[in-house]
Amino acid sequence: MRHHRTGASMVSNVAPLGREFYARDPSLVAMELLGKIVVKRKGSETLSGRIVETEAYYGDRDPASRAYRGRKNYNRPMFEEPGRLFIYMVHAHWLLNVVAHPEGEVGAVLIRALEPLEGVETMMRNRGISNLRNLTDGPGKLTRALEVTKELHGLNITSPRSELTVSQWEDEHYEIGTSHRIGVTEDLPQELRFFIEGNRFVSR
DNA sequence: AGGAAGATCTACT
DNA sequence: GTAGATCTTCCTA
Repeated sequence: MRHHRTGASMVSNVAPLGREFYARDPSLVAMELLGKIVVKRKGSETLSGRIVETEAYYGDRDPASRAYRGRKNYNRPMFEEPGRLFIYMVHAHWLLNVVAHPEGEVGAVLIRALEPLEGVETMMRNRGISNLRNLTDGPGKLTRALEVTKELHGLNITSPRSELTVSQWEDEHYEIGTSHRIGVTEDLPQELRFFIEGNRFVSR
C-alpha cells in the first residue's frame, strides 16, 4: 500500500533523530535510515523525501570507502562526530552522506534514493525534468533535487534548527532488500546496500 | 598538470 | 536494459 500524502506542518514538527542514532555500526544505521525522512528547508520552502535506499561505508578496512586511504581534509567528517553531513563530489555530482559510527571508529552512510514528498514542483525545476519517477532515484539526482551542495558539508543534522534534518516518520511495514554496493570495484564480503523492497524510487 | 571518481544522460538494441 | 560520452572536484606527482 502506498503512503498517503502529508502536510508540510506535520513533517516539519517531527524532531530530528539524535546523535545516539548515528553513534552505532554504519550498516545498522544504514538499515534503520530506511523509511525515515530527509527534510531540507530553504527560507519558507520545505523539500523532503523518504529514504528508500542507502549504503554503509567503513574506514581503513573498507577499500570502497573514502576513508580507506586515511584522513584527508575532504573526508575529515568521517573520522569525527556522528550525526554530521559528509558531502563530496563524484562525476560532477554531490553525494549526501551521514557520518555514522560507534565512538572512536570511522564510517558513514550514503543516501542513495528518496521517495519525493514535499516540494515536488521545486525539485522538478531543480532537476529540469517533469517525471516524478526519475526525480530522486539516485544519489546524484536527490542532491540536485534538494539543493544539497558542499555548503552543507559538516553540518550537524541533529539540531532541529538545521537546514537539513532526518526524522522518524510513520511506522510502515516493508521488506528490506540487500545487495553489494553499486559502482564499487573492490567490495567487502558483506552486503552493505539496503533498500525498501519493491519501492519504485530505488535506483536501477 | 593529469587522472580517477560510491553517477547520469542519451541513444540505441 | 546496456554502452559510451560527459560532467567537476580533489588527490598525487
